Amino acid sequence: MLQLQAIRENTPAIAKALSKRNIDAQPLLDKVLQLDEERRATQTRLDAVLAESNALSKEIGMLYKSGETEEANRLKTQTAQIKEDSKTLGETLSDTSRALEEALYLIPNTPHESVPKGSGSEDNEEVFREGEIPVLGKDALPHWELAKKYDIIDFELGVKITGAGFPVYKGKGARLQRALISYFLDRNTGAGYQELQVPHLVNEASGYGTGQLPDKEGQMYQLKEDALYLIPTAEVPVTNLFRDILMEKKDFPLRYTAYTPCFRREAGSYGAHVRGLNRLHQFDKVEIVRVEHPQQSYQALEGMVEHVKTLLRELKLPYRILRLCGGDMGFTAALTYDFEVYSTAQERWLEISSVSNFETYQANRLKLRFRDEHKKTQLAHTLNGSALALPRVLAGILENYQTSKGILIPEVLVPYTGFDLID
RNA sequence: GGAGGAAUGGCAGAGUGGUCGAAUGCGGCAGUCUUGAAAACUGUUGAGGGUCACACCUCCGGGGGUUCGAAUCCCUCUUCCUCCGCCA
Repeated sequence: MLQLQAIRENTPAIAKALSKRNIDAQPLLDKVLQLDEERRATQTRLDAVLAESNALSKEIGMLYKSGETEEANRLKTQTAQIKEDSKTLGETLSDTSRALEEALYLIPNTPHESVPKGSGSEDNEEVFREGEIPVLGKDALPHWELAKKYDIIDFELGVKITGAGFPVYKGKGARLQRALISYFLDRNTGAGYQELQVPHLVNEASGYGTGQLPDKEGQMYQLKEDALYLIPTAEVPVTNLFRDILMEKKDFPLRYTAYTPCFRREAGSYGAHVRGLNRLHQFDKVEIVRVEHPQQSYQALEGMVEHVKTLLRELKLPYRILRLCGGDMGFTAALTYDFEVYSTAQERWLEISSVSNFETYQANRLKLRFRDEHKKTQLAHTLNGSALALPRVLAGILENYQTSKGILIPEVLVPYTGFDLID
């Protein structure tokens, strides 16, 4: 969440930045400011009452020690009113604090200055494009047809055992998937990201830490008997490793990578756009996460973008990079670059990575701080990106690498698959 | 699943009702010594709220209670450890 102090000191600047998201944040900011004032006023009054109570208790203690029991007992009679006052003020304080926190949760992150204003995907800005789009024959098939033709992904089988959006990968399809995971992890660790294996279920506190809760509760699968959620991305468990941490400046940077399955309810959309691998309820993803000093975070973001570029370059997939506009950017991000692979048979771009800087937005919820050179505690910056999300990369490979003989395997993956053709 | 024990500052670890926000050690920071570094020695060092700055307030796993007063007593939840049982 945004820092209260920043809202207090720079209200107009924050409202202006938020307007890029195509929302009018002024009413929310006003509410926060009002609750903040109320909270502090109550706190001041409560503090005064507590100070009086503490002084009185101390005095009673000393009187008992010196044997002046009578006087002590007399003072005790004065405490009743104080207790009552502190109780009611304490209740008001916790109510106000909770309301303030809830109001803060409703305000999204302020977009970085480079983020274009806009309401949806049509306002995103293409900043980079690379790779050749292959020319396919007239008989070129979309990936779901190819999957069926070569019997490597079975969507109906997934429907049978679970439901729509839970495909079963078979034979060379399964092997190719595993190859991609290994390849991505190897490339990421080679670039300095430490490999982690993390839980696929997280508790409520973790959901709040990275911002999935409270606003996106409906997008996560939730367990019935335990207060746990299936992770929608490795970002949640990995970033929450650093919840309630006070770092030293020398600990920067922290760089991690993790492969996990991701679970998303994604209710709503139907039709060709969600066909095949385009949108799933369960999919595999290799994620990279960084925790950075505020002064380094944008440099780190560029580094992550460059790294993801090399992956796509090596896979020889045509892709482009978009700088998301305010309206299309996630709730918690300050700046996001989306990577899209061109799916030749479908003739459309598919998002395969999203690389974001959250600045202090997550860190504030996480209480992820570090001690700066003046020994003051400051919030760190968190970043993450997909490197990469598997299903659409797979879709891109299947469609772009299809030939009359079968589907070729990108050269860099052959050592991982052990075969160079799916036929 | 049964029986016990424990949770304290960045870390380790004392503290069983009244100047305890908390000894001590490590770590961090500053200094002395040194050409420099290490070692040694000296000093300093929890977080949050609040204030121009003080004052003041909160925090000893979470929540609740007893008391004029709780790190310390009671209840409850969570987590960890030891022993027994079961099991991949």
